[in-house]
Amino acid sequence: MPKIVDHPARRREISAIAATLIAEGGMEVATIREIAHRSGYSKGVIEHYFNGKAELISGALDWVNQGYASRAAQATFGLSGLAALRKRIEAILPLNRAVTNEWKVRLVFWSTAAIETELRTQQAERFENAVEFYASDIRVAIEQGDIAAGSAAKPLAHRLFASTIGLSTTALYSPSLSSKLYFRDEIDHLIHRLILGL
Amino acid sequence: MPKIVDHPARRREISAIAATLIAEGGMEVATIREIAHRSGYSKGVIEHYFNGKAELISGALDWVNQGYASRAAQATFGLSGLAALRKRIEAILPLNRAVTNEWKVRLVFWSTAAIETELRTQQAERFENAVEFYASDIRVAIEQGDIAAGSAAKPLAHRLFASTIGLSTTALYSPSLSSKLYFRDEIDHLIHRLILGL
Amino acid sequence: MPKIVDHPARRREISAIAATLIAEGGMEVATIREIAHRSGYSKGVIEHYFNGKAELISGALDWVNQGYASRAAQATFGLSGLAALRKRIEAILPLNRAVTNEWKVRLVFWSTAAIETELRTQQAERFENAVEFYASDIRVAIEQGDIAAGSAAKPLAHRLFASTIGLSTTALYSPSLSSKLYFRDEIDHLIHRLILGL
Amino acid sequence: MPKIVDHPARRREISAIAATLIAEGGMEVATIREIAHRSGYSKGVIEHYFNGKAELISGALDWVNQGYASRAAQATFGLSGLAALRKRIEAILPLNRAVTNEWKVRLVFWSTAAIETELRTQQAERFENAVEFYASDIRVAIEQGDIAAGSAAKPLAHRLFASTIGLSTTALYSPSLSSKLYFRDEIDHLIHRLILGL
DNA sequence: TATGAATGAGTCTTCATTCAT
DNA sequence: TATGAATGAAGACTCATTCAT
Repeated sequence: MPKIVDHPARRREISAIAATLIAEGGMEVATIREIAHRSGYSKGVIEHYFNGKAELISGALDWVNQGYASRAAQATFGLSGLAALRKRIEAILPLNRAVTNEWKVRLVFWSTAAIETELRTQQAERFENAVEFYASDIRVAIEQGDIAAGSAAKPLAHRLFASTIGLSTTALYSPSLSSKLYFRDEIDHLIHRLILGL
Repeated sequence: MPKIVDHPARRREISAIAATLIAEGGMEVATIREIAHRSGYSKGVIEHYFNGKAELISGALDWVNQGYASRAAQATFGLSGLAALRKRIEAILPLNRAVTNEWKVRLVFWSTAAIETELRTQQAERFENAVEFYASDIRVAIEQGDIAAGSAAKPLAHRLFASTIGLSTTALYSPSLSSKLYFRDEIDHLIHRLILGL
Repeated sequence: MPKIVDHPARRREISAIAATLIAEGGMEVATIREIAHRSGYSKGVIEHYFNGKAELISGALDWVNQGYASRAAQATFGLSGLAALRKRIEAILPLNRAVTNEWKVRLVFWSTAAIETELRTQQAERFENAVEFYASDIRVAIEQGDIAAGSAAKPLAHRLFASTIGLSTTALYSPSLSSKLYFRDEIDHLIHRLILGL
Repeated sequence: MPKIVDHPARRREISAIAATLIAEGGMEVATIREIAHRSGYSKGVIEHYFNGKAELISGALDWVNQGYASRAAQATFGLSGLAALRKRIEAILPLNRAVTNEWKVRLVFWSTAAIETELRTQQAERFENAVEFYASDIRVAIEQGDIAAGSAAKPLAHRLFASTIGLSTTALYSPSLSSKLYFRDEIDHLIHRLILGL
């Protein structure tokens, strides 16, 4: 009888370690050997759960995005429209060390996805997905009359998303652009812009 | 007396090749061996002009940013205020293959800079530098009455910069977000927002 | 379960080959590649058993010293005092090709140990260790009345050790100083000196 | 008209720098590039005065031995027999940092000379040379009646030489074996042994 | 399922040496 | 004589991956 193992849980566990390592030292540090060492499993086990390095990195990104997704879901629970949107934005901006690490992993992944065609498509879908979450909140806000009537939800969502990325990216390098105060002002501004339908 | 060589020119030449390789295949492809091969020089020569790999990658980024800088300088020649700003934005967005490649190099560099403290600081300075260019254009535009009086230039510049990054980054992965039409609309929108002082 | 390997035995096996190569051609020849080639293992295996070159060289020296130690232990088995001492000296002097090779390895190691602080301390301990073996034999000989009463064992051991090193070192370069006859005379002389307590 | 250069002086100058580098960091550090850098000359100049690396290392050893030779000559000036011998011994033992460095260079050279046949012969000659200096002092001492009549000078010289090497070599690694006090005692002892004709 | 031994390609880097100027 | 540009071999080392157990 084979040992019973929670396969998906193992994957998540290993993915989390991979993500941490990437955030700490980039791809150079996230070697299979190191992941094995940190996880306490053997090298063979890692390869058993992930079909090669690429899948492992992909897993790390999924774990990171999953983290954001559940955080956003929890924060927006019971909310809708502008209120939900604000929470959603707060959930993605690197307001603390943990989220900053998420962004580091994203950046590492993006830099390789920008080059490999296959990953590029996947990434585009991920973006579209995230934008759609914004868009649906915006649509509700429009219905609720919180956003200027006649506004197109999708373009607004895209712009919001772009600002979000820009804000997060620059924050990674400059302390002054990653203070909670700065982020609060910018979030206020983003919401304000939405209200104006811009 | 030794052979006379234009040292800086050599560096630029090699940097350009490194940048191209990074844009084509990421860091994995941009090995010293490959750079040597593409450039027609021997491996030793590369190390003769660059003190190790890190400096070489740094050189590639400098070359890329230099390319943008001179392109922007040329495009904004004789212009000021909003007109200059529009050209400056056009110069940074990945409207064509060449600029798209620039962005790929940036992304690769950012992903490692996010992890290494020393590079992080350098990157923050580069950002600040770029923002300041926007800010000075904005200041002129405010003086000229093109932007809502009483607007603070620096925050506007920062937001513009963030949007610029977000727009460019997402464009790398999705064709629909990298069409000239889309970019034109977004540029118009960015300018419009500035005019409103938002 | 993985293939079962006698780890220490492998280390010894590889160390022996490294030592042989060093004796044959110095550090220049004792490259990891060559060691791998001679051993029949792949380069990776070498690194699997040794954490870098330094450890490998260290292993080679250990193997050499181990060889002397067991040779001396065997030769002095059942003996004590002056009789043991004579055997011990015979075991260290380069009376044959094999021991000459041991000395070549020692010399190579000493030349690097003279420069690196950490190795220097290790080497001092090794010396002290070897001297102590002499000293304990000498103490017994004094008790047995074979060595002039009132002699201090440690200084005698140190002098004996120094002579041993000098004899062996010079022998490496000159055939006339490495003949068995010459060595026999010198050993006799060393013992004679000890008996006189000098 | 070619520039007038004191060829031998240049060689000595460069040899001295090479020797210093070897003493500081071993052969690994004594690269032609580094020697060029330290000397202020270009790489080409080094190769101009020395026909390859081997000759350069040889030059460093010569410079070191030359230093000892002139130091000994100066110290023994006007002396003969046992008195001269004492000074000669004092001149070779690593009583200070400078002489310790000399020994480091010797050790580095010996370790390579032990392997290469050609160098081995050269080294044997150097040894023989040094021994002969001792021997001639000893002969005078015998004539003067300071050393037991009927003693054979050459064997005594050889033993003295061996002790000298052993003392110096061990001193490189252990502070307790390189104190001035220890050396003085050992020198006294060596002289004492000679007087007894041992 | 799990282990870790083994592989060998590939990385950056350093170096002595040659040579055009 | 002198410079330093250029070469190319060789070094240590790391890594993803395969596979026998």
